[in-house]
Amino acid sequence: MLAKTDAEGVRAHNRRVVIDQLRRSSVSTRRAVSAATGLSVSSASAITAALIRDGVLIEIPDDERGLKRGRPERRLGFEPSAATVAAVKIAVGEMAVRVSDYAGQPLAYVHRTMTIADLDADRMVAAIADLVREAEALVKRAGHPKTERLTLAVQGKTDAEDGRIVWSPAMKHRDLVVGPKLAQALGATISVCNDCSLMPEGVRWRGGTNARDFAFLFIGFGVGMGLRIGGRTFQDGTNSAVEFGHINHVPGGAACRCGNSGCVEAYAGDYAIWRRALGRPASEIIDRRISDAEIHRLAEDARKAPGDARSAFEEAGIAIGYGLGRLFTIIDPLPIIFTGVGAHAIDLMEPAIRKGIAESSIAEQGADVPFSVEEDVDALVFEAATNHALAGIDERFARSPGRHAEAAE
Amino acid sequence: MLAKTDAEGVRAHNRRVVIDQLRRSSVSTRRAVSAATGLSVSSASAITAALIRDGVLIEIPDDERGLKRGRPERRLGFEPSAATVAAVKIAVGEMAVRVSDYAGQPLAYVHRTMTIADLDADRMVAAIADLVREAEALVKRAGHPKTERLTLAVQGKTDAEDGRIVWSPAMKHRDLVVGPKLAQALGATISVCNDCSLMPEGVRWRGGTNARDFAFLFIGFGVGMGLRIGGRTFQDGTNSAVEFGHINHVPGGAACRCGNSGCVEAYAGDYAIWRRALGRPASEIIDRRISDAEIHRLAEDARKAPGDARSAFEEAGIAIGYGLGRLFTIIDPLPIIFTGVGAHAIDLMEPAIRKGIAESSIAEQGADVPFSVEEDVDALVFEAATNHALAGIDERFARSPGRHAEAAE
DNA sequence: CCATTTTTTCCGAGGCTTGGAAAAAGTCTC
DNA sequence: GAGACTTTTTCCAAGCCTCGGAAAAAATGG
Repeated sequence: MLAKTDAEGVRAHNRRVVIDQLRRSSVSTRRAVSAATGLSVSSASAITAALIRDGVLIEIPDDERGLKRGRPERRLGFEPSAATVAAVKIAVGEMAVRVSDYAGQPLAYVHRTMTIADLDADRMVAAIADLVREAEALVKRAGHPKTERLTLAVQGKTDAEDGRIVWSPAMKHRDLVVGPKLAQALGATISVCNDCSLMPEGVRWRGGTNARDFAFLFIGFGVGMGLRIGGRTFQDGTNSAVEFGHINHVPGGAACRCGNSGCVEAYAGDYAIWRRALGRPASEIIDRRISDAEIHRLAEDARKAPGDARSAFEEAGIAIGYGLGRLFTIIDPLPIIFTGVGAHAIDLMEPAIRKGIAESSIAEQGADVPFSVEEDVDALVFEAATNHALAGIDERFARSPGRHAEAAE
Repeated sequence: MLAKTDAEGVRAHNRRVVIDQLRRSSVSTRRAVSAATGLSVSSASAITAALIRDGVLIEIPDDERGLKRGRPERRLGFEPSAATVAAVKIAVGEMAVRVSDYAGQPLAYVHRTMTIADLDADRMVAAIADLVREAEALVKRAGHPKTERLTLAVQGKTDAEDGRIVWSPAMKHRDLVVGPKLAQALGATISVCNDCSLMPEGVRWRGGTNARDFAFLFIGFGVGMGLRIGGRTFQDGTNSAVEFGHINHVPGGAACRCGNSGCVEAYAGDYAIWRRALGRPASEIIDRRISDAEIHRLAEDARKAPGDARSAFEEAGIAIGYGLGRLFTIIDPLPIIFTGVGAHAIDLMEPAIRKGIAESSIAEQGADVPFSVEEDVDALVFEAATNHALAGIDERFARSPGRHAEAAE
């Protein structure tokens, strides 16, 4: 059902447009905003004026005076203290938080190595709240407000609506409902998201990646995917992650850590590559964590000479290729950005991946999609979770009363 | 990039809202429109008045006078002669068109049995144009305008942007660009769509199917899918069809008509069921068209006693189940509506389908999604293509000048 | 010190929605 | 059959928001 709109809707929408534009080019002038958005200069001025009055934007004093003639432009930017957001990342054996101001600048970072596999919902909430409070304590002095939104990025399947971690390879317990309790403990709005699904948000306002459609493909502890289709992050906000690693590759195939068999991950996850390279049986379930160093070493071996190590990467590539080929049968082929430790061995896998796509898609479609690599997956996830939280704040400010209600005070 | 909006945008949007509401409950009053849309009675009245002036809506004389007190309501409906649309369906050995008025009522139907496999782009355009003109001739007397939009539903892969049939099992030639030439020949806007992708449009304004997410799964000559996700038809308007039938099931498996091997269709398409039931080798490529009667007969055999026929349907079910399981690993599980000749044998396949889903998805997720059957697939496709074309007209009317420009004349 | 240039603000006009009043067009009751 | 009552629809002034153009502001150049 379509919803009606009115003058208020127009204002909210155009505030959104202005805020969105400023996110893209973080410092801008009223005139530039007008040009970029299509709004008249008058409107751009009126809207930014209201946003400044609302404490959302500030005028940034121009440090280096330009040599230009004419009235000097007043540069606009986000008021850093307008809100505080937190990005929490939970992975096997570790938990970390990055607290950022409304301009997106990191204010504090706290990382903790800890056993999280045994935590139940209550202790998980306590641990996260503790971590966030520690980071907030570092921020307090700078006069920033309390954290208003927190985005939790976890491996595994999540349910955004309930704030639930359905299952995660990092935890023994299932169906951990952490959202509501964490919200109460911290007085913040909580989003529980799959880390890979979130990745496209990491480049949301980044100038470079302007492609409307692309996918992040994470290869590491597991194999995950984040999709951007039609300029929006796919299924963001629903309970669904694109569980690329668990698309079935071969019926009744190698043992996967998820309990099933034949998943892509059971061939392309770090443990699967390790298992194959060491000649272990495909039915063996690998419980231990494979370090990045071990994978790097296997990759070196594979580059030196043919053998089990090289075969391991090739078979991983085939599995990924078939997964992509199957995906490309459902959605149009799109560029792939590899990340995670496996991305560093992309040279070993690329031919097999392209071969796998060619064999499993219609008329070899998608076998020639561009590949690229995003090196720092940790930074990407923090960036993504932060952007996700900031987007929520932006939306609140876009809808907030503005000039009229202000005048009524 | 978000686009700004203004008063004109508000008007267009609210016109859209009103038109959309009327599509849902095809006869309504100004008051009912107001209640359903959230617009004030004044606005609903003003907007409908403008739409009546623009020739989009009409007041329908109330035949049976209600027994109610008060000023009698004036019922609103679409002006049938506001526009004419055509839905063309091309399948193996046949071509049919249904011309409808703006209220969605069919005005003419022309069906032709003909060889289309050999047609090149020019002859295809000529054949379609001829068919549509024949149907238009039947309509002319009734005083309806020329066909303004035409939606072409074909089996196979299409490219909506170029108006191209990339490939179709019904045709020998590839890359038939028919859109532009057909547009010129008929003076209409042409959309070239995959028939299955279009299916969810068939229930677009149907009250019953209010589920935001569901999938049509066609089993017949081929195996195809139409997805509705988040209340919108998936990838409608791009060149992508959800080629469910060509998701790889088993690497190096049975021969598929698409030239690849191991596709779902190579197990679940009518020719694959026939091939397996008759004990033919899986590598044999079946060129002939299997009639619905033959499939019905095989289904009867399968119901009577175990044997090749029963195994054929079971193996088809497994392939479909694995395809769905793989799909449900990428998107959330959703209800499935089966259609096509295979839907009549759903009783033979359902257990295998659910087993296949359970084996190929994480934690058996989606193995319990509701199944249902849509009997008349032809009617569904015509309805879908008609609705698709009507939606285009609706959009034009929503954007059209309205009262102000009208006054300027 | 004044002309020029560029950015920003101010102001009236126009369009759209809204709530309330008025009009319209029936049924019901006496 | 006339007036009361009820319900739908239309009319109107008010409020917002955007827009275009004029005016103001704040610098540089000569």
